[in-house]
Amino acid sequence: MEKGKTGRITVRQIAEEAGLTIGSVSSVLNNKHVERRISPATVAKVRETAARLGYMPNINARRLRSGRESLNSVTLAVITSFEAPLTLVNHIIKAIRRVVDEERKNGSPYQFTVTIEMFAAGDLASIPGILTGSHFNAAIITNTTPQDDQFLQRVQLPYPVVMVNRTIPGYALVQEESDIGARAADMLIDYGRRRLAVLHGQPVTQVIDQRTSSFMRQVSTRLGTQVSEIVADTLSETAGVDAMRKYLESGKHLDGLYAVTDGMALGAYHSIKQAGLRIPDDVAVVGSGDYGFSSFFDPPLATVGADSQQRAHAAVSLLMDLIHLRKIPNRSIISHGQSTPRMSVSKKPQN
Amino acid sequence: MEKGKTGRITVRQIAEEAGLTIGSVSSVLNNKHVERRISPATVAKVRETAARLGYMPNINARRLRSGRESLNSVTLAVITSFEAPLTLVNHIIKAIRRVVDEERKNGSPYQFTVTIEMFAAGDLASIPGILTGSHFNAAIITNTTPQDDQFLQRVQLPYPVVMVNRTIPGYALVQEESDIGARAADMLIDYGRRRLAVLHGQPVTQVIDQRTSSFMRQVSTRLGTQVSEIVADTLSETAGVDAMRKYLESGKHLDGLYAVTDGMALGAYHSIKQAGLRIPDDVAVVGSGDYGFSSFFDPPLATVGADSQQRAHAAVSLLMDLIHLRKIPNRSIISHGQSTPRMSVSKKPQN
DNA sequence: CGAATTTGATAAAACGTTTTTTCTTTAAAA
DNA sequence: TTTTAAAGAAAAAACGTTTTATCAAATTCG
Repeated sequence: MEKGKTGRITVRQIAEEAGLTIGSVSSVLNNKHVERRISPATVAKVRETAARLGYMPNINARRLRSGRESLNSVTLAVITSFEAPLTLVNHIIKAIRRVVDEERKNGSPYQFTVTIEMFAAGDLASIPGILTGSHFNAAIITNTTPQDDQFLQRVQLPYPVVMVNRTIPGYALVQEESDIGARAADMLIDYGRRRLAVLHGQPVTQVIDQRTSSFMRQVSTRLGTQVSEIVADTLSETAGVDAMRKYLESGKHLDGLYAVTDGMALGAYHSIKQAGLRIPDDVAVVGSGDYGFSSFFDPPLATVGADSQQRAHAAVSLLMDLIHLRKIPNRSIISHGQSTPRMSVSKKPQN
Repeated sequence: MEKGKTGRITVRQIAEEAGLTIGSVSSVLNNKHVERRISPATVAKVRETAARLGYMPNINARRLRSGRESLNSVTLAVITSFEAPLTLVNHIIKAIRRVVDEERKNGSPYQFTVTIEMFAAGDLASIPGILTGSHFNAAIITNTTPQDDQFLQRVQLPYPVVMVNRTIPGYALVQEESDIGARAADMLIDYGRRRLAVLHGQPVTQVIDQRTSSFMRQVSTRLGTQVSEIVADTLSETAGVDAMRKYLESGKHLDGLYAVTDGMALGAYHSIKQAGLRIPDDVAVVGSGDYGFSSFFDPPLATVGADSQQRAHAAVSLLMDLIHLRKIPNRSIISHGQSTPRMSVSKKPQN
């Protein structure tokens, strides 16, 4: 008995082994033997053979032939790097769920399944099926490095794709405004802060870079001073703690901090308090609205820009439009958001 | 132009419309036009036609034709519910990365890819390929509801599976100790707390249930008193805030709180402070160690049990053992952890 | 007993792709 | 000018099923 190239037993092999035809075997295996008038002896023989050989159906072939599920089943992939925090992905997933529920309520015949594909930063190309779409029908891509962006630009992915937070020619995108960093600077400066620092880290994605440099430019423009750049190993809370502690221990002063992610802001909080400094009296802190719960920090964190939740929802909606080939008003969405001055920022007390 | 019975555009229709053959169209659509020597004019025409007609490939046909993924590529699935927080999943992914790096360093010929499959709580059975393994080769399953557990027990999945935090006969598992809740109770009681409450929420997974009831039993045993049960809508930070606020506003008192997840603890912090109460002086709080950054809370959160990071690592290692058919000493790992009494718990001040 | 019907199985078509082989045309080399 | 090679596209096979049409033998019926 010979195995196919897949290594799996097929109906054909069962048929040969049992001395029958493929059709009969299939009928039995699908419990259609009554209406197809298969004799009890044959039924038994097929079942025995299938069990003995360890038959497991090829679901792809099955669905292809029946045309049933392949029609209305759409697999959505969220593609992100291992290194990045999962906060944005988390929001995207929640948004998918909301949008899909809505679709279903509106009578969409599609059934959606979600998978998250992860890659090592810079190695996006290694994701199985990324070039062909053999594993999913549509994708939301985020947290890429410049190297990945180059790859994406070189090829054109043959399925609907929405980029989040990165501009790549030829792809639909959802992006935050380019002046988020500047608005953080404005907030801090307007509250009388003068010695400013920015806290960021690896990997430097497009959006991290943009926030940082926009902040620095604005400070330079309005105050004419240099910003202290505090660079952490990663974008995690722990990295934020370490980088901030090192900075403060080195004796450098600051009265205003912009943390490019809320996770880093939380880390910075810890080190600032640990050093005996008060937030916001001694150091005002501004984050970027990517945690849903930054308003529960102590004190609640001021943020700039649209929250990720909103951006995630926009991305998923856009992807759905692409999948359904609806009239698409704009393949590029820039999500506008309010600045949210919470307790972590205040007028600098006079002393 | 005629549509097939599926209603979807096929390569054949694109070919007819563009006056080409199926093969050429396919080559272009798969970005193989260079090696297959398709002229730029043809490439352009195919792309234009495909875009205009709204082509979306049939994944099943693709996978059928291309055959199973190459033999040395192993796809690991992390299976979790939409409703659950992604903290544990986050840790599992990081652990996979660490373990896979190690495997590669030790000369493993396998190439691993990771996908996360998500399902609506109670609807685990709807995940594509869960019964056949047609989408992945091995899985770590977590955050299931009792209904899902029933399904898992009824069928036996035909690929290596590790359950995290739930016992299901026939499957390998990694679990926390069953007395985590009791240890939280001990910690609070030992610090002189007497009016205790537990904060939990939907969905009630095995582990949430176990923590809650173990806590309540221990309090009942040692103090002979009833525990107040504070039930939130979900397990999120926001739900924790709301449930806690409602509880405090109703005028009920407490001096010790066990929050079954760190996210809920963070939410509870907010409402407790908001109500003018101090942590730990007025209310001591204990969490469960599933956030990596709970030590950065203000005050740092005391936790009981092993941290999820450790448990995630154990799960991934066990899965690798199953995949490689290594000698497996124990298919059931119970991860032991320390109680970590941080600043959020203290002796109750006498007044 | 011959015709009609039932029974049980075979043969073949189709699902939508990808890939290999074959063929024609055009350009380059001798 | 003839031969050879390259380029580009067409044709066809295959992936593993399900389902429909077809066929032969066995049974029933008038």
